[in-house]
Amino acid sequence: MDEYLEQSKVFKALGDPKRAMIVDMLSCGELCACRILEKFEMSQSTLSHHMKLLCECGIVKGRNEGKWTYYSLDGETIAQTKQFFCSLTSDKEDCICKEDPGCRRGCDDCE
Amino acid sequence: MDEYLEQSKVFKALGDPKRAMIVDMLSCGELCACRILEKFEMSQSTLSHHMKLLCECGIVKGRNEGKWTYYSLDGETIAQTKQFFCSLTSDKEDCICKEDPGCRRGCDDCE
DNA sequence: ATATCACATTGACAAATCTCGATTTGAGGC
DNA sequence: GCCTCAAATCGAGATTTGTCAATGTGATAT
Repeated sequence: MDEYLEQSKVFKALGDPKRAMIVDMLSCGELCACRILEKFEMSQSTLSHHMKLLCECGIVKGRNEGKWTYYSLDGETIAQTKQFFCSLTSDKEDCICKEDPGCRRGCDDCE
Repeated sequence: MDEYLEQSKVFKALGDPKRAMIVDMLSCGELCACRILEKFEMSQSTLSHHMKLLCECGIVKGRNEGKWTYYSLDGETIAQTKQFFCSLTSDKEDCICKEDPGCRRGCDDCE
């Protein structure tokens, strides 16, 4: 069940509204940290922390150029996450609960 | 910027791997709490807490029948969340940063 | 009516998270 | 070299989260 841990990191990252906004900003193209910072009322260190989380889960990539760091979205992780979300929320043959047929019993059979 | 707060609650809920697994289980159909509990090594009160979070963000609905509670996914919230995710991660005309054309300036113009 | 079962709520605690100011690192420019 | 700027890292604080045992609640069974 390690895949859940890995994949849910992206959701955890997007679970903070400010980080969701940052991803929204980056969807139009690459931005350097200083530009993102201008848009938010937060300290530079706080933004750096958020960017680190976004990078660690894979949805954002950082690129250094001189003293600046440019951030952009990672299309592959995004596609993968969308796929994971769809898999989580749609019926499927290899659903967790189908490993055990008993899972689908009604509650009246509880013991 | 309140929409981000509201929508990111679903991501926050899915940000816990156990809750992601619960959603996965529910994707095959309605289940009562006792069935879900069987699948996890957690106390009943902990599961109840997770179910509450999942319901509060809207992705799961609860239905009482006698002494049992049946949980199922909410298709509308799921569709909406998928839409939100796509909107966050794809270029668009009404992106946050396009409200301010300066946002797209290069970093060399920083002051 | 009382005992039991399914689930929710409460209170408590440890661990994780968000935030900041201060410091460090690394790249340019003088 | 030394200074400045962009960004990362390092404490440290307050808040939130995940978890459990204990208790409460409401329905069913005896």
